[in-house]
Amino acid sequence: MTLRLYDTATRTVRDFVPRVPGQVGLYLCGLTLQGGPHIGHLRGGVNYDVLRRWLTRSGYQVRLIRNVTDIDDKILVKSVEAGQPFWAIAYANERRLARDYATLGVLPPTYEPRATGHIPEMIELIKLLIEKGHAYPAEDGSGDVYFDVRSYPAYGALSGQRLDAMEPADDAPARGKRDPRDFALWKGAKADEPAEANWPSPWGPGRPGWHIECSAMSWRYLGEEFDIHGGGLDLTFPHHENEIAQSRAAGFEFARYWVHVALLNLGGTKMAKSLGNVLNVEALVAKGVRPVELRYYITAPHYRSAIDYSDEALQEAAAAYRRLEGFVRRASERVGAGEAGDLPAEFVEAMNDDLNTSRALAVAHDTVREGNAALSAGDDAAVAAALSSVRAMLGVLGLDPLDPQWTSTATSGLTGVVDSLVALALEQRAAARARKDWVAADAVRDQLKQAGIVVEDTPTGPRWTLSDGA
RNA sequence: GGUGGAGUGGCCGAGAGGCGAGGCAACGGCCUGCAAAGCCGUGUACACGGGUUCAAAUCCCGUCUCCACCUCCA
Repeated sequence: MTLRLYDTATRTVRDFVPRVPGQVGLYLCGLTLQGGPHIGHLRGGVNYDVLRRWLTRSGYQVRLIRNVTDIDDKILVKSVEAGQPFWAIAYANERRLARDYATLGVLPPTYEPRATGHIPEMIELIKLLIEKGHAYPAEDGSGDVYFDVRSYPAYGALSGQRLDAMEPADDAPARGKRDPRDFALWKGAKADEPAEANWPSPWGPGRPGWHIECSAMSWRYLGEEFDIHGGGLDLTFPHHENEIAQSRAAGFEFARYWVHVALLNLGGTKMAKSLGNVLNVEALVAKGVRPVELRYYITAPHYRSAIDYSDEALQEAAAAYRRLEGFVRRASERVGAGEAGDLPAEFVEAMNDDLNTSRALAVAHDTVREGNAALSAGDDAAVAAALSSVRAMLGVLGLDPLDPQWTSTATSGLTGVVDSLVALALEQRAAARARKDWVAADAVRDQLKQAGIVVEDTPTGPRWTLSDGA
């Protein structure tokens, strides 16, 4: 069975057939660097990371291009406010984004191009569009260049919009546009904008419009035709619609599949800076949320289902993750970490079914139950088998508890020290238990607990962990 | 007004004509000196009203509520 993906362009689940056998080219619209990322932004990155890992595990050679938009109106506004060059603002946000991706275990893309690094490609593309009669310099001498929406009959196909049914864009006075729906490929320099935000072009100094960068960069790094183009659901229109118009009108085949990730809501509405309902990774981590648990929370629902964030739901997800983690730790203490092994057929089937991570995780939980039973029964061979299977499944989702990504380096140096100290205390407790002095035995356990160390008795003797699964 | 989507047990969350996904919580049992962890068991939920069908949470019609996009947006 092969991977099937929901394709927004056809509104159906389709068999994934790569353009070149064994290889996949992925383009993901990243962020506009007007601010630091919130967990809604990061959701898309995590979901695509799962897609990317799954494609890799399925044997494909994956090329993932994830851009950042480092110039746009809002960044320029911030730049003026802060009295700093726009690129300094954008870069600071780019670094925050990279840090948060890393915190959540999102693997780096093959390349992360910036819009401003691809002005020549954009100019070349715009020239091509003008030559082909799909774009024109503004008739008011502003230096803007617009895409001629009416010259491209398929405009609106991706998002199901009909030009005549669209709300009239109250895009101020239509500054030299032939149609109010025409959108900017190039924006002529304005007097009140910082000088460093302008580049020379055949149409005068200016800067790129938003959409052209993705057409230019996907062209550059993935070619005229590539496999999968993704982004948040809210990018479908106008951004992706405009990208298709530009690239197809230029004569490119462009993306073969369109994958859109549903949004993350807070308080019933989309998380957005403009609404003030944002939550970022830093704040959650400061509240004691472990990044791997946040990743589990984001990964567990299907990528096309909206997530309505709540602290309670996050805590439940964390508890579910600890169940998986608890087995992996106990089992590896017993039989050794081993290697990630084969994936159960049901897991593979779930992942191939449009990345059904919920069902995939259910398989992991089922396997953990079997593993726990094997642990009680002392069946080490079965424990080892369950462990390697669970680690393989969690690895695909970026959630393997034994992955160095999630093992805390800050405390690992102390683990040995703590272990010998705890061992000392546990000796006393063992002695007390041997003479059935339950009060003394429990006192030891209680004191350790207050110190943040949880003691559990197992068939093979007591084991200790730091509380909160840390 | 146009386009797309959603409403599932106390909670989260899959599924999409017929065998009760999975997790959290709760309750009972087993194990344990007691715990913890774990295992076993317990819940007939699918917004509402009609209809089709031997059979509907799943299909059809209608109604209500909610979200996203149509403007910058992951």
